[in-house]
Amino acid sequence: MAIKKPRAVRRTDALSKERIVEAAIEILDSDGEGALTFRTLAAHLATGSGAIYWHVANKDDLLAAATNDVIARVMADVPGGTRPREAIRTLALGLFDAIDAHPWVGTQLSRAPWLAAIPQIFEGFGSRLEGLGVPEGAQFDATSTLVIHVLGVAGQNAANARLYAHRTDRTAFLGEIAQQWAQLDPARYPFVHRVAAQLPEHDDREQFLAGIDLILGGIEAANPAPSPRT
Amino acid sequence: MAIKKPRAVRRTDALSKERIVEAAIEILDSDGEGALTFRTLAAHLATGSGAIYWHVANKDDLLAAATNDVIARVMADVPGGTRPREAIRTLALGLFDAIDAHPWVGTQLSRAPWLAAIPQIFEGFGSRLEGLGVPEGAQFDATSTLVIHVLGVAGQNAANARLYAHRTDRTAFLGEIAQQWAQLDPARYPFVHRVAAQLPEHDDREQFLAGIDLILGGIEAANPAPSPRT
DNA sequence: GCCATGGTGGAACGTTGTTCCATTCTCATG
DNA sequence: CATGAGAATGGAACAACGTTCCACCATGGC
Repeated sequence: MAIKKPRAVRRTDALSKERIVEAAIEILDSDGEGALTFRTLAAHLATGSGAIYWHVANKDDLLAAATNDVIARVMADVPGGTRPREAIRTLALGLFDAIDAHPWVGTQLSRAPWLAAIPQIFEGFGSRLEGLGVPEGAQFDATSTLVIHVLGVAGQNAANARLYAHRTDRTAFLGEIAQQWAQLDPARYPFVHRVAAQLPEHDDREQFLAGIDLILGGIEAANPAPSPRT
Repeated sequence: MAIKKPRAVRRTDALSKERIVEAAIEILDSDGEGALTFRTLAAHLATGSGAIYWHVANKDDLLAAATNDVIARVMADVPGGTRPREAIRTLALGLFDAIDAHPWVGTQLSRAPWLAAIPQIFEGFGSRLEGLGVPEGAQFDATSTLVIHVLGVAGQNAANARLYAHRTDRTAFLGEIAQQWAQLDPARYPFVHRVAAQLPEHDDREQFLAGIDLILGGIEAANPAPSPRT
């Protein structure tokens, strides 16, 4: 004879994919990617895991939705009217800052390549390349190189964030790495030795932008702009 | 009263970190990253998981060792004597091919930034930059851009491999993506529409190399080589 | 008033990384 | 040769996770 289980009162505020994604983003932002489980999420929403699965196919689906959310906000916020080269740099920095603020987005972007967020990023860079005078045949490679740079930095940033999640001091952390690099055989790793000293004090954001500028320089060098008077 | 458990005969061939890593690489290569668990590994080595933990700290440690193994082989195999620009392209292609052959290496590289493999890659690119006439102050940024490109493509490739692990036809798979892209609003995604057609037939390896060339072009444009006669 | 259907919550399952521990082997030392 | 300490082994057990399952509830159309 089954005992009637006392049921918790039904929630008044309806569950929805939006609310679930929102809660997931909160958890990811405040407690890190490791903290998001269907149990913590259910607790946060005061429900059970089964209810969540009614709105969301699985964890990948949830993470994809959360990532798209963040990226879509960035793409909407980036001002578009400026000159093409500036627009590309602004877009790149906007993406960097968003990923820096939400490291888990970096993990997602470098894990799920055909996310709905990707064409948005592609469009953002690619459409502005025309203004730089890049011929159509060269646009695909140029755009993909820019996108790869963003995704590459995103992945590395997220991995870093995972590593010094508990530490307070970023410089000290990089100092430890630099020390490891400095202990490698100087005969075989002369360059690494020279660079190790710059490691603790270098600025990820500036280095990211320097990369974007190098790529833009390469694009312009490969596709010399048509002179304005021809 | 504890029953004496009949013990399996002790292995004759000694376990060691090298043998464990070797077995892990075999599993990763033949059955994919998802197939490597401590249980499959133990079965493959005809032992228990506890024995493996005697030689290996945890799964991250194991994966790091396996990744370093593969990368060290690549770095050793790349011929070094050629002219700097060619040497950089050769090194980049060597890395690409290795990651293409072992997609799990891509996953690792984009997840664990301060892996022992990274300084090797840094050294490989950085040391050859000198020959291109890049001044010392610009070498860090230039090298990091090249490394990021490799790691970025590595991550995306690994993610792709994860996706069409079961499928046979790569072109058909990319065709599906292209179709999704083609269904986006043409007014908002004009560039993506144009590029979607090139997606199914494009060659990842060539596009990767095109990116390397763009970056190299940018490096050279930013640091004009000293004329041989001055 | 009823009942089909959309939605909920929590127990239960299978798999994973990791820990624990009783056991066995090796080998330096008496 | 005997012995004891430490290295090494193998498998049971644990906790946590993603996911599935199912008994239950609310509500709106008949």
